[in-house]
Amino acid sequence: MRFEAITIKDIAKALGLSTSTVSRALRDSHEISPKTKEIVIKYAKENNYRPNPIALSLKEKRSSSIGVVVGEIANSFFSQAINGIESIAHEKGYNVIIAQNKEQLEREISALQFLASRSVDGILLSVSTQTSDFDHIKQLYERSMPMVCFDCVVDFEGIHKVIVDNTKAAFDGTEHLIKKGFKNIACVASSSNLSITKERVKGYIEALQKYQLPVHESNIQYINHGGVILEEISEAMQQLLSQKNKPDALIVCSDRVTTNVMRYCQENKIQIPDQLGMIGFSNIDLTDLLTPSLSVLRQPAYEIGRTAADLLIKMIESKRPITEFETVVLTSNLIERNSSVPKKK
Amino acid sequence: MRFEAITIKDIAKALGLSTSTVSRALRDSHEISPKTKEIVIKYAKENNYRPNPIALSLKEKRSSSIGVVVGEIANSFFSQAINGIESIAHEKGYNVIIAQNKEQLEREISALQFLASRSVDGILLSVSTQTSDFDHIKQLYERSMPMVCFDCVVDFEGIHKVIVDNTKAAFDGTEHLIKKGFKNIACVASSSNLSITKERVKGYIEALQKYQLPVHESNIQYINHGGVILEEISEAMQQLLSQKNKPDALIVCSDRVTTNVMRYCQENKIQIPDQLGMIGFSNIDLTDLLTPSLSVLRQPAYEIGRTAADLLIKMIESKRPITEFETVVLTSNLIERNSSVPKKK
DNA sequence: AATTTTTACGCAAACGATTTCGGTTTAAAT
DNA sequence: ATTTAAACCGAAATCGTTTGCGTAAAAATT
Repeated sequence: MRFEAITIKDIAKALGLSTSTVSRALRDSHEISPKTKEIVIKYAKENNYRPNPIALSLKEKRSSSIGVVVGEIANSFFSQAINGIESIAHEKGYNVIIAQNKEQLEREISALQFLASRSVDGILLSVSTQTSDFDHIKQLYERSMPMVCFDCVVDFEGIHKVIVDNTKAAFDGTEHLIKKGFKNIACVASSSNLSITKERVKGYIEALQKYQLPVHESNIQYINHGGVILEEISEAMQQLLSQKNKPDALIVCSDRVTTNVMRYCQENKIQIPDQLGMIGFSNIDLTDLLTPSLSVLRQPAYEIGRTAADLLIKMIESKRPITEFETVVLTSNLIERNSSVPKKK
Repeated sequence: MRFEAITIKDIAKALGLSTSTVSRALRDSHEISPKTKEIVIKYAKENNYRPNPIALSLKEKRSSSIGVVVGEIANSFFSQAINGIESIAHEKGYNVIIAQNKEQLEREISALQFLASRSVDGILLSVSTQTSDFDHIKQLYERSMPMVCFDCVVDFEGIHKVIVDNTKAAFDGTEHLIKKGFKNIACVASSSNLSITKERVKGYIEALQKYQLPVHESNIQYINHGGVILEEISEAMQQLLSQKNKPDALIVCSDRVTTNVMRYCQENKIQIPDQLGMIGFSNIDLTDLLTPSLSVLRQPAYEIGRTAADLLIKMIESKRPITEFETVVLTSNLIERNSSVPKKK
């Protein structure tokens, strides 16, 4: 690849033809004689000729690559989503360039700039938990960079979005706990400025209301700094459990928070599900093995990735400008296990 | 980005200058007067000019991107490694293009071809579990594509490699079990053709020998088809446990196999660690929460990624051809938890 | 005042491929 | 015998940028 890098010029020179003839022969143009074609193709094959994609990109003004911006690659949900993205991209001949925002606004801005300046043909984006101002995204988008948001989406219109029905998922999870006999259900959620947080908390509240259970503000805790630090979780949990009217169950509305809540419970010897019922959003592939096995709301991450990539590539390859914007809503999966089912009753 | 895409030509036309002057002004060349520079830079900034990286790539014959080929992105070890790769790449101004081999030789070949034909500046590769013939890699490499192997490496010389000391890791794990009082330790390993498998089994055997324990071939099981199918695991486990001289402990030498062995034990009500002590290679971030918490040999995936990326970029940017090839060996971490410590003794 | 040097800029080629526009044969049709 | 139409191929422009070389004007030196 590096040194050899045979070009059309080399072929032309070697065969005593012009570059245009060689190019046409390789593209099987009708205005090249079969004989010439044969010679050219044979020579090209023997010398392992491959067209330089960069030269093509320059000419065609497209790079056949798409950028993906996620919080962290090393996060089950995102790596599963990237898996889906890659599968579609691979199918359609695109490559995937990844960038992380590390859940920070500045990193998100620089990641987007980086991708845009690398001339990707489009961008798939899940905004960071710190992002509440969408100017940088709007700017890029208005300069007609094809974009599709997934999971953590922006709150303005006119852009394709792929999400899960967070409200329904949280509703289902809460309803599930109610049906299993829990009466006083608390909720631990992610950053309060995230749309997915708002939606999930909404679903939680709606379920309580449907079953005429009281909604206590003090039963809702927001984890605003990502939940990576165990302390943040401890504080929230202590807040919840120190109430006179202790909750008997918990719905955790964030992937990363869920496992740390589990850690907190284990450290503090809180019996699940007897002392505290539990269901949480999680995409980790090991929750079935926990004791008790964890009931989860699992997002179809792979499918989300595939859908988003598909929409994006359609957008990129569309002849006329897109005027209608889809919001694809996938449903998450309630996997009932032991953490939400009291043993003695 | 798409429509606007202001170029040097546009600036030149607008300002009544030549493209060369504009280019030089923007690169702060000494042969452009301060006045002209100022005008050009001001105009460029106002109109948000960004050099077209594709045009640059064509000219400079480099794309400032590196390719990564791994088995599956949605695998803790690999996503952590990619995280490390991305961190270095980002630092040095490269972007990361990912491709998966899905643990299949053909997919590996096509992934490499794809990346090479996309003219990445270099490739980071962890070969698939199915790969035992390295011709496709050699070919690419001999055409002087800079490459660094990590984790699952090729078995020929003359290429940078970043690995963990698998033999020592397995030795340590086995020794740990021995020291905890286990006498008859079995080993479940990945594909027998993988170098990491061979090394790990070697470490296992060496540890047994050091403590003068007998080595039974029947105590070593190879999982040759990836271990994704639970059946494959069941069969191996049954094979081990149906022996008259049942093993009392197990070292699992593959990330993906470990969790499935745990599943098997849970399903078959095998008490860990009392009936069967256990330690396994794993990079999943939840093994501490299992019951019993799982003792693991954890690979420094993030560091592996960083080291490999660093070596690759040094290789890419090196003026003279590389003649000395490093094999960086990192050490894996033995994390002692409950699965390898018998309760009653 | 004449010469040299410096400064500041433009022209054009190059990177690798495609494609438009012609041009020259040769064959077919009139 | 003349016109027409295929068939085949080449020159040159194009994409956006950099850079070697040339040159005019200005400045510095004699």
